[in-house]
Amino acid sequence: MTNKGGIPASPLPKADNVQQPVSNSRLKIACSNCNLRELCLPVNLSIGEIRQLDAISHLKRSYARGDYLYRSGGKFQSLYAIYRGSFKTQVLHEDGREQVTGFQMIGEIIGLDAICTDHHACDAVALENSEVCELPFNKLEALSRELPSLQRHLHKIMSREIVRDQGIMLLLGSMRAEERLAVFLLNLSQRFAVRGLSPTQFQLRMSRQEIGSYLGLKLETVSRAFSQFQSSGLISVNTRSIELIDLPGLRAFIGKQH
Amino acid sequence: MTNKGGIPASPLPKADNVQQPVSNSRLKIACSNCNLRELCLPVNLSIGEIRQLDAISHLKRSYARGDYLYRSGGKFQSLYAIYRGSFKTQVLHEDGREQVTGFQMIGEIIGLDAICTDHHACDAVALENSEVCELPFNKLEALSRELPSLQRHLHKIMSREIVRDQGIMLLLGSMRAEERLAVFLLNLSQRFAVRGLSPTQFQLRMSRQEIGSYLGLKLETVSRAFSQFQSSGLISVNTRSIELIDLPGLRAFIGKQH
DNA sequence: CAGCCGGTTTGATATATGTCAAGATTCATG
DNA sequence: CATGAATCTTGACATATATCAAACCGGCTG
Repeated sequence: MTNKGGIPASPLPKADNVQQPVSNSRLKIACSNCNLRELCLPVNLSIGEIRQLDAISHLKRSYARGDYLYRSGGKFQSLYAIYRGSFKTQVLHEDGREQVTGFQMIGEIIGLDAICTDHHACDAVALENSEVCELPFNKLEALSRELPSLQRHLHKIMSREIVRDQGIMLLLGSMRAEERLAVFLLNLSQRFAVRGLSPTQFQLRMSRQEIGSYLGLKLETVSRAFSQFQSSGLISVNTRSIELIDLPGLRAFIGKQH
Repeated sequence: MTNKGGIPASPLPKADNVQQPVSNSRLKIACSNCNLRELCLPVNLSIGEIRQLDAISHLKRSYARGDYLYRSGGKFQSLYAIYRGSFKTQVLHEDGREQVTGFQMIGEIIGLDAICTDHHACDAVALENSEVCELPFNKLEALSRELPSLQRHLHKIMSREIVRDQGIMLLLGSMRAEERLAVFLLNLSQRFAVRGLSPTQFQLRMSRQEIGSYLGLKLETVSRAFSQFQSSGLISVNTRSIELIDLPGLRAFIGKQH
């Protein structure tokens, strides 16, 4: 599957990208320390190297629903690995417009936008009670000078974010409302699947308004698209409870003329 | 000026970000070798370090208008610094849809999208006769392990791309057609200005169709927006010759309700 | 120089999505 | 459990942009 849905690149690597010098299970244990799943799991790191990585990661911090992990303009110190819960990132325009630029879930890295200016370029807000693992960027850079595979992995994370954003540009620039929602749902589904959660039944953590902002639509349009999918038998929706009934149908829906 | 126009971050650094251990002019001379302006100019590199950087960069290659620098799916080897001319990058969807994701000009780095999968995620096509300087990524990574300021700079380039893409998401998700074109023109203007070219008079290198693809609009809509700006006295346009007559007016236009 | 061809402009009309508004449902809180 | 405040759904209507079509323009080629 190559970039099927416009928001293609799951932020987690495919299984076949994973090459491990030590057994998977031991890696998992080593990582479970601070759940640097995304950061360390797919990398060619020895256990000792993973310990080094864990050593630089600060303690977890908790955020309640609605709390800011960071704010636009704030000084950049660290990246954050989401350990539990989920966040949204949003950019604000001085005229009041705001745009949700992404929804991040467990195992994903947040804060890459701040590296270029040393100040955050967007807000990150918890969508539910969440915990993150702080990764001081200076230490991460220093360690990645020592560990080439960590260096490469950091580059891949940043590159993947670029590819993800380009997929959203394609979505926003050339898809119709219902296609956008289908892409969004399929992307969530895939990300849940990678985490061992159900790819067909899940709870949305974000409002219609937030989905709309992300997809470049008004909340009413999002609501109508949900209803439309439901009456087509593609999904079942009850407010924020979603069941994807016909995954192939949803996939086929994307790109069809109407 | 903080992210004024939605496509905010010029890919070139602001003057006040530039910190040099050696004189500007000497740096320029060192860099002019392969014109790694974007890559080395703003970095705390000594002349010797810049020589190291130049040493890993391959010879320039030329591309005629319409030539592909790389194609989606192609194996990733190198980043490319644009030495002369300009390129567009575009992502393709299997249903035939395509979306221009960016226009790159002299001094900008292209190819970051390919790091995450080792294969290019988009096409890069020359908009005019152009030359690039090839930067083998393995060597770049190796050198950046030796030179922390090069490492940081590489991270900043990638982060800047992420911020740029988020600005385009804001544009595509929440701006009207004429606002999008205004942002586009102001972004070009700023990038020309940084390069010492006129910020008010320039030639477009791309068609209405390509601008439309980039801005999520049809070519007719782009054409109408140009005409509208012209009759408002904001710009003067003659096919691809552009004069920005009222820069403040163009800036003020963004975000206004109609 | 003529004629073609891709690109551009402009007009008339269609349509997808936005806007406004009213109810319905869910959620938080006392 | 009751109440009010968000959030969500649905309808009627407005509008920005797409679509279709024709004319125009400029550059190239024979």
